[in-house]
Amino acid sequence: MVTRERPTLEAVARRAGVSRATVSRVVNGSTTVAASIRDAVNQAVEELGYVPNQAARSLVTQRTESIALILPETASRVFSDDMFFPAVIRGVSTELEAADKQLVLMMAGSAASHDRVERYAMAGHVDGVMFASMHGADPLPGKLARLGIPVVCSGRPMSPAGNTVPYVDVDHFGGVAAAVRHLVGAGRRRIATIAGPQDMIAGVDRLAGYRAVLTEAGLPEHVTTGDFTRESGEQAMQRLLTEDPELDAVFVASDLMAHGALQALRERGRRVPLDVAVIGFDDFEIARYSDPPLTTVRQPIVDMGRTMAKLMLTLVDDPTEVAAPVVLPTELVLRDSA
Amino acid sequence: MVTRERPTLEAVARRAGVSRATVSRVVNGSTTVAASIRDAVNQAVEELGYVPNQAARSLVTQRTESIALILPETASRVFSDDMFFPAVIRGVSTELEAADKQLVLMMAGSAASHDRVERYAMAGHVDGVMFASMHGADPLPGKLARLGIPVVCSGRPMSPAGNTVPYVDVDHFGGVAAAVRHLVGAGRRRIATIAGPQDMIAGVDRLAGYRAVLTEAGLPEHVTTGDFTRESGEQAMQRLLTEDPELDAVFVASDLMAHGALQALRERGRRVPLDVAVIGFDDFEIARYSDPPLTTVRQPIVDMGRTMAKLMLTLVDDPTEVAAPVVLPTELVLRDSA
DNA sequence: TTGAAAGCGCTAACAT
DNA sequence: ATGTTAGCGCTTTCAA
Repeated sequence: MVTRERPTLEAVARRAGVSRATVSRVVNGSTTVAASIRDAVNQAVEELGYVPNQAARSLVTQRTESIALILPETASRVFSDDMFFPAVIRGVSTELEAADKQLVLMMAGSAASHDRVERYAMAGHVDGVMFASMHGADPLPGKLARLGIPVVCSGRPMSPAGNTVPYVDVDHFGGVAAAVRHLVGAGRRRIATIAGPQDMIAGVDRLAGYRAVLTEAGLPEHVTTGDFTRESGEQAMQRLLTEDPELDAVFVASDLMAHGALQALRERGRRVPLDVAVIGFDDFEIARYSDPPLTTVRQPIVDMGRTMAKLMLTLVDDPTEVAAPVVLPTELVLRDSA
Repeated sequence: MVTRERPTLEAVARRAGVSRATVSRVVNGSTTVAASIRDAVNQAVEELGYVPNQAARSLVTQRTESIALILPETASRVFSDDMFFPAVIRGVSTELEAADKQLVLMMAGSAASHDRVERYAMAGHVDGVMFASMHGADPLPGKLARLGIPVVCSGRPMSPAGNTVPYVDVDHFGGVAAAVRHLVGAGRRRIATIAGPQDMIAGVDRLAGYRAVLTEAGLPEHVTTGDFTRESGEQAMQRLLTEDPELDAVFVASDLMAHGALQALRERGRRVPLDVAVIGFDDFEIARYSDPPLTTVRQPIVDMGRTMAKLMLTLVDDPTEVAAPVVLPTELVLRDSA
């Protein structure tokens, strides 16, 4: 298995009896080339199996035709049973595929990998950077943006300087409010919540929705927190039941946590929804397959990914473009659990 | 937000009062640089926020420090509820991360994207290419290998020329054989199977394991096929029950299909394992959470990914290396369903 | 319409 | 130990 030399523009030019410039024009689809010459060049390209060297091309065009999606999470987390990441990636990759851009997926769950990602982006490896699942007030988006690299976030950034970076998010607050109002409307009076991590905007906004409605209804709050995993949901539910054995409803900030909560309720002998009503958030497949099927808040994550990618593509085309934030609607989906 | 010019080696050199070569040496950690000069250079790098241009670097080194993982599947499939892909990716990315290589994840579910991936690899965008979840006799691995690009496959290639490309796989046959023997040993006599797609080596090998044991035991075969999705498992189980209402066991070639099968069995009023024993394959989390928990064959997919990545790293370091195939062991995990 | 030539930013001989 | 220099393969003026 010898590393056969890959043919260069030069080789194609010689074979076709033209200059490098002409070959370059043909390869890049310039219209100002005579048909006969174009055919000759194409034939030489074919015969030699020529493929342009991307490094050389990027060096002069300053374009790589690829775009990064950065997930500040470990690979184990991204590829766990949390269907959030798959959905975002699916949306993003659909849109980039259509634009013939290469998606470069980067996990940055550790400080070291966070650095690597930063250098990677700054080294000009990609034409733009998208972020999803951000924690805390990550300075990286702002930093890259200030360097002139197009940046889009999915999820409203928590950083104070967040307003400098365009973002796409879903209406967490509205969705949760609808869910909790549903519980109130059904006569539930001891409504607890398992909130998401408070270093993420999704966790914060969903908790805010819960609080707003309970305040409005004059009902007491009962808050505990998980980290969006099934296990954390199960444990959180156990805590809630211990603290208030009489609770009659719980809004859980993710379907996966809700699944864990259902498990805990079952173990404690509570019937759902008879004794305790449960509402989740996400509308992932697990919501339909759980027992009982889960009433939940549908959020259009795939769409969010697509929208984010589209935004990115316009920014890459014209970096002076000023992109406004986009917020996508959410919707309560009624099933058996509440 | 202006595209601020990024500083070059030249700029750093001027600022530090040295030559470009010296800066290059410092940046690349050469030891033959005087400490005082090294410090001066590092300071200039710091002040200017210099980051090497990867395109320029690759152009001369012929290295990109990134490695592709190609999944000949649509993004929807890769990011569905099939935990195979996440597991592979997790293993691969763990290993590449440790080696400070960038993983470039590419989905190639359509003919068009398959082409794009081919061009991408041939354009020298990556130092090596790994394949997983291959269908049929894909010529791409062989083609890239012949061009001198390091290639490793996860899953024994089905192509006749497959022996030219190193691969890592798990012992499908052995695992399935253990599973079906368990059924036979438990007194089951009408043992059906829901096989995987027959254009994939995992589908073929697992079916072979089933057939071998039934032949050995002198029992009749009853085969139907799915595509590894839950839905296909559910439908396949319905077919089996219609064709043989008396069947008392079924080996299902994936946990996800087994989950669908359990659903179908429930709908048809069969008790598991009392009426029908079920064994799956994968040992994904769903096997523990299904009702009843699923006896299944554990395959070390994360390890397979890691092993594949390690192999790739040695090949990238020394392309003349001849890598032998690796086959990892599988293991029957007993739970309630059989 | 085509070709000649000047780089893009970097590394790696080779000189000193 | 440091500098000089010659490209890596490509695109893109500028001339012809």
